[in-house]
Amino acid sequence: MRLTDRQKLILTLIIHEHIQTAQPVGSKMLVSKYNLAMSSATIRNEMAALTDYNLLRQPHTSAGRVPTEEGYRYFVGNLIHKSTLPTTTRRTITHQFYQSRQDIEQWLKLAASVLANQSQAASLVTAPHAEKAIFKHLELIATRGRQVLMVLVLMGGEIRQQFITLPEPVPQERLSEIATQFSNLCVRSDAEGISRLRAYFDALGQDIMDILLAEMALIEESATGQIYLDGMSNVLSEPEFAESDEARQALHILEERSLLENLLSSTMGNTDVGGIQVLIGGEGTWEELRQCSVVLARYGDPNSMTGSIGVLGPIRMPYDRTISTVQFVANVLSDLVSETLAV
Amino acid sequence: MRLTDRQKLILTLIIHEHIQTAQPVGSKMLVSKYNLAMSSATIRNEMAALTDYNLLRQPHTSAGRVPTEEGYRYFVGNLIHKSTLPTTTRRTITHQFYQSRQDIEQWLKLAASVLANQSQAASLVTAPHAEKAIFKHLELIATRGRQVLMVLVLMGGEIRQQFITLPEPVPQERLSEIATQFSNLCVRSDAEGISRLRAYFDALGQDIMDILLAEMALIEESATGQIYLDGMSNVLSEPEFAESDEARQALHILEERSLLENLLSSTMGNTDVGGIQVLIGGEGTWEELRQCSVVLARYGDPNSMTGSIGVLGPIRMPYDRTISTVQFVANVLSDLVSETLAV
DNA sequence: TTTTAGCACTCTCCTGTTGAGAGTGCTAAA
DNA sequence: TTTAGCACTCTCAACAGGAGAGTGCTAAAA
Repeated sequence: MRLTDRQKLILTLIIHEHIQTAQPVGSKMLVSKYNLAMSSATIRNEMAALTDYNLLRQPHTSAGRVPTEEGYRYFVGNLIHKSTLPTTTRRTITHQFYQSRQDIEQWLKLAASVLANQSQAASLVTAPHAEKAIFKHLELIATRGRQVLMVLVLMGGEIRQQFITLPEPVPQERLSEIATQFSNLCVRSDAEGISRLRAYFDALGQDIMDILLAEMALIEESATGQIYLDGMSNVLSEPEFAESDEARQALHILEERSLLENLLSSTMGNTDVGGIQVLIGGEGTWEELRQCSVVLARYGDPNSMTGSIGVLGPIRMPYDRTISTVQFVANVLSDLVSETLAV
Repeated sequence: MRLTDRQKLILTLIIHEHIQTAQPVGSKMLVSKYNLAMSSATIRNEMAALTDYNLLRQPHTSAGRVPTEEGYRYFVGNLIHKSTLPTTTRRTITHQFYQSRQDIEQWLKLAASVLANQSQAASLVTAPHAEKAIFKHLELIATRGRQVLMVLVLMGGEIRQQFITLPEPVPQERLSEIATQFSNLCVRSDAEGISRLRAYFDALGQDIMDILLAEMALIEESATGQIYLDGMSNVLSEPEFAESDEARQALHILEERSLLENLLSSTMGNTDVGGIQVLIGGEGTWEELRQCSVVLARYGDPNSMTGSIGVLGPIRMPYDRTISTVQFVANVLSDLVSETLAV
């Protein structure tokens, strides 16, 4: 499928127009609105060709044309011109980040909020986490009786907490001691060290050690933590989601964490930091996303920790702007993360 | 305003019927559906009276009656009979909680999920937190250069983390030492101890101490942390939210954290643990909630930590069932929290 | 005094019709 | 290859009519 320049122009204009109006766009209208140097009949012929290529589609016989998913895909793949965000916008965003408290959680929330506002769609942001969890610090804090709060600090400042129940009550001093031993060990985390430490402990200490190791193994393989969402109500304002059924589907995706994680992990696997993935209409795989497009990017430091950010909106989405926004926010986050968290 | 028994019955039936059908309910229909021992004309007379009392309302001249907010309020206040959840349901819920990992976060997520599923509406759950933050443990973990991760463990296992920047790099050993000193001090937290500790430190130590104290003060006054939401897409399935505008408003409330916190704090102030608050149609105060009702409860241990849970749904909500569900889940959470977290 | 049957009236909602408008495809001429 | 012209198609909004559901009122029955 090889398009002439004129066909490319017409496809671009139709997509442009449709994104703005959410209406099928007709030949006459296109000529008059854009002052094209050709007649509506010519446009019609080209439209017919583009329809044959499955890039456009008619809702019904006598309506204008609407881009197909294929059409959007061609547009995003071949016709989009990388636009950069206006300087003022960029400055505003950067400013917000550097003004917020120095706290990953704040940054992530802010990123979600900025994305949602800028794109007027739903946004999602996952916390950065390392490919492989590297433990840095362990704390054990007695709460009551045999209940102990285990706090694990991972490389990069990620924190995991978990209540564990010991076989018998243990005083805080003893817990602290065990935790310190463990922390030192973890940094090196060699098998030999573990057996040496085991020999050093008494029976109770060994029991605790086993519990800790089991919990840590569990934590190690656990996937992304929190996913920050924002702007979900934005999608409801789009006309294609006026039917509450469609809207519910879209929202459901965002609520069902397992689905989201699934989506993220299977998409982000082959994306590098700095790269952008655009899923249009679920790409045949994600039934629930048939009405939606997702623009995803990866941020962080590929050598230590990475996370994902993305925008979910209607297929009829201003891709150029959304892509540059997502890219920009990803860069800002990358900078912040690698500045602060690298060790 | 004093209702006769018959009026109470009719009001109850109308509310009951309207909750099921979402339609205005008429006199004839009521008689035939419930086999009432009176004629539709009698019902009509009573309906007219209830309409005078502003408990019912006609969408238009020749439609059936619909309960007003006032009507729902009267119903919830006077007519509702405390129903208990079916034993099987209760057992299922309890089972889920005791089967999940012993982790507050898991519990809260689960609570939100259970509430959303049981009530088929949106649910919200706040983490339990103490009236006054009591610090229990401080950890300082060097990340890079002057960046340090401060981890505060509050009474009850609440964890707050915050990056701070020190005037100069400090080795981990030194940080640990300071943290330990501070932890010991915090448990007692007397002013005299602070000045004694200050005298003990060198200039750098004093600087760090000031930063820590400032951050801790900030943390102390910060309100509720995370709010767990679930079931937001449920509200979209209600017919009153078919108009995406209404739906957006409702969702917006849930997204705008500050609004939610506002709502919770001003409502829960005068609610005891075990008590239930029902907000119907925003009660005149919350413009955005005009279409919604909220059932709120407080859980936890009034002497140490409390949190809130609630369900947000359409005004046309099965109050009896929702109330008993919220109450039950609040009790379960209270038990879990006080079992595990009290010190 | 309370309840009920009967009736006229009102309002919504569904259905069918009609005309305007927008857009198309095709054909023949430029 | 492009364009003007034309017949045709389809949607959409407006309107009218009729069925249905529900009401309020009145007068008779309990």
